[in-house]
Amino acid sequence: MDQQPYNPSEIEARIQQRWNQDKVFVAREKQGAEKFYCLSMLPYPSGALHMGHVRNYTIGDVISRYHRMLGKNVLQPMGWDAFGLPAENAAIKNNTAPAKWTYSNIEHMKIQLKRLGFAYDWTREFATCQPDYYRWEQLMFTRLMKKGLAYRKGAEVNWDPVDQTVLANEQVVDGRGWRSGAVVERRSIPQWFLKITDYAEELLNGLDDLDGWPEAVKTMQRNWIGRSEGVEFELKVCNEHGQPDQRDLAIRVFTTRPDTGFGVTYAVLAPEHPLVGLITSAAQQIEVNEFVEKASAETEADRLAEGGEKQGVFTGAYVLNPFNNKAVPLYLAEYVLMGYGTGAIMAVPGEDQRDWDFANLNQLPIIRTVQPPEDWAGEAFNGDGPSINSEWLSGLHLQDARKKAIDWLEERGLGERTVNYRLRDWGVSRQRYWGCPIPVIYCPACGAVPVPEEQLPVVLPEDVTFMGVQSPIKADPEWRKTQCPQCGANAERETDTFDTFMESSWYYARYCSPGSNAQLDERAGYWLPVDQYIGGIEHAILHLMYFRFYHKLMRDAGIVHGDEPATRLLCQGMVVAETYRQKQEDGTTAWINPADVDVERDNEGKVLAARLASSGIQVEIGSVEKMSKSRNNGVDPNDLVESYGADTVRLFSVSNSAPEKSLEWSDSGVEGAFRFLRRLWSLVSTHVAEGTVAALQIEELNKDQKRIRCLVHDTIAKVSDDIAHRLTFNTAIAAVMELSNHMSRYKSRSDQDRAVLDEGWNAIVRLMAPITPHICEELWERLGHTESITSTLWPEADESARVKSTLTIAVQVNGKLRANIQVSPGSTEDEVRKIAVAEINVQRHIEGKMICKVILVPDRLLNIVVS
RNA sequence: GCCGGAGUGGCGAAAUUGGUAGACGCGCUGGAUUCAAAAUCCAGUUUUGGCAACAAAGUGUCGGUUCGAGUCCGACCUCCGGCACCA
Repeated sequence: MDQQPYNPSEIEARIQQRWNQDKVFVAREKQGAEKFYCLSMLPYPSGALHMGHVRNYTIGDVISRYHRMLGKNVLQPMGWDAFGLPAENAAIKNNTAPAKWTYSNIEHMKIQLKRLGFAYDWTREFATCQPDYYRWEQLMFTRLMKKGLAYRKGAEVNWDPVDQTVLANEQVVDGRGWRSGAVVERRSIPQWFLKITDYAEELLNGLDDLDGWPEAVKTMQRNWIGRSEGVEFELKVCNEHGQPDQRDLAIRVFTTRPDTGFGVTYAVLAPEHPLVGLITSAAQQIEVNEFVEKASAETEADRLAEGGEKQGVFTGAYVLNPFNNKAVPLYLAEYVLMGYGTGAIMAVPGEDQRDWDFANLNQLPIIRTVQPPEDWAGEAFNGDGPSINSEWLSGLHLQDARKKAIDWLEERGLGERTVNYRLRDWGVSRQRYWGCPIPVIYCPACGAVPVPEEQLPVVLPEDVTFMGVQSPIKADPEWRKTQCPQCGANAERETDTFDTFMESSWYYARYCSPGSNAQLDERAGYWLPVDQYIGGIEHAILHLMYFRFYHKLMRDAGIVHGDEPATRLLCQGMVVAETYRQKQEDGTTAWINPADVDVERDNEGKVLAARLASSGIQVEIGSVEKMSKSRNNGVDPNDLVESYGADTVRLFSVSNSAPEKSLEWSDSGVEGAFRFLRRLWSLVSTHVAEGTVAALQIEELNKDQKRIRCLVHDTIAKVSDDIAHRLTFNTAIAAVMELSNHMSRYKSRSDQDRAVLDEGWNAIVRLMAPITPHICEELWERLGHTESITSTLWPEADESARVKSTLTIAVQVNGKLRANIQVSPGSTEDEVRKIAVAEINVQRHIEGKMICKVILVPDRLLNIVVS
């Protein structure tokens, strides 16, 4: 049979051009049609597409194209998260302007995206570094200033004393600046904050209704917000005999466990606490200063980690425990953070493990105030039990004791009930150039004044040269010069820029109002909320929290409706790959790209060794890690599209594991995907070449024909469920492969055989169309359809074809499989039992024993329990 | 350290609500085809014992609940993601 071979590059170029010409994926607001807004997280234009992008965008495209085939009005946009640190680093390294570098990366990556055939509406594309985009976020910010939701306060940064610049956490390696190598200092400078804490309660409660979000993400967000109910009260500073401090000093503490108040044996201040200087005794001064200095050099994560060792120092001061009026020593410790609660705690080592560890390290007394269970082998006990050693609280259980303790403090005016959150306000100032300028003017007379709306946007100059590492707008004395909008006096612009999370917090809405001369217009009302959002699990907390917060800010500004930006969320796993390394003569490790390595196996398929393809020299096999430059284990999607075509790359990206799990790269896996497409191509072509197909006569089908037709419709049902509800494209593809294997083995070719097979191939081509759209478009046409597969409807399973006359069910004796038997669907326990005990192998295991129980799982399994 | 997740054949994995563990793919072995190779097609492939029928074991470790546990509960081990200035 003379057939054209599968030639993806020819097919894909031709089909993509046709989609493009026909403007197939340009979305319009159509009243009446059910809308579906499918959004993948926008990429940072780092230079080239990597496999993580390909995986993310393939998943989004499969979902988009599937919903399109359900007849919905689908929007799938794409854009660029264009501000950020790497552009500045590239600028410093290569002496190019960040804007130029960014735009050229965008141009390159856009070509790569287009070659993968994603169904994007490119007419809505934008880059977040365009003044047309960021002007709206400046406007929003000035309005938040007026509402009191944006405010300025001192906050710490990493200061590189050599480069005279602020470093991102990522740029601090082992406490040193990554470029200068200088020991990094912590410095407090004034910065802008958004009051996300005002929305803490709503952000928390809103999670309960986000049924379409993964539980893991919701749990992480709940814990991040960290709501706790408790009481805030004062500990009066005193000397060791309990005599009050003459200055009447007191520290405020927050606790969720006031019921343990009689167990307080010391108290702790955060090293940055403002009262440290006032409270420290002369004798402890030197030690305390040293400790504060050391603590301030460390980041928070370091302080909390540090091998679990609870570092601290005595201040020389004491505080009065209001519960029993006893003086307890006051310490500084790294495990107490200024940013959480009041920056000070009462310590109850008997009921808190961190306090327990600290007490032991510093030889402080421990008093249990909750009776642990008898077999208690732990150290601190934070569970429920009767209070002990607690005067008027003794005998009460946790809830009652807590309430009584709070009432007691409130009645005496010593403290009050408080709800505390771990969540902190969002610091949006960055001391960097390549970001959205913060629209504020500082006037010597009027203070911080928002830039008036008619003067927006404050445009970031793009044609700049980097002198060293300094931000060009900070280095330029002219750029900042301006007049105060209120009094007209000479004033200066803010030279800090926004955190880039600011841009990625509202881009989803802007896609819905392209070209609008307002931030958003009524078209956003049509498309929002996002019906399916897709992105990496690494964004579970920060981005996705800011994204929800910003939506609520826009809602309160009256420009969007609804409380949440996205109803369904899918977090895909990472793309990982084998690593290979080689020790160099100078002792360093060279990482070898998997593409340059041949793997040697024994005749059972076990890996024996890996060798360089070029020289045959053996290399060490490393662990499987996230694809990265540093491990040189990345693969270039471009090369793959070149050799196999976009459909193969797309197929592999979703076929080898469930989307939320990590995807391990394998060359032979890609080969396998390609092989399947080639087989599909040849099977469908052969079927078409066999000539015209007779009409299907469902009533006339023989047993074998019915069996195939049943498989076809089972597969349609399975694939529909997998794509629509479970988002498990891997199992959907496996089901299609299974069906195609069965169909290819079906050899007889009567009129009705061919009619059944024709129905099958028509189903398979549509089921695969969201995943491998180019080959399916081509095969669809060859199957005789004139309409594009992009406007064809998804196949529906014919339930009558799925009815089976007999089922295979398992027979167990004492939970162990002993036979498989054929029964008719819906058989009763007696009917199944009769067939089961007739089986020789079943008889062997029940012979001479008493049947004490029989359990039937209808149409699945029968378990006979004997003794 | 805290929060979240994962651990299943030689490998990537599947098992949807507690009901036949290993679908599908890769690799490997044998065969067909070929002058030969590639490609393709067919068969086999968890481990152990057995010619086989079949039996026993088996889902990171230890223990528990249940007629029945990869799935639920308790303790632990290892790996991965996040921890507020990478995005």
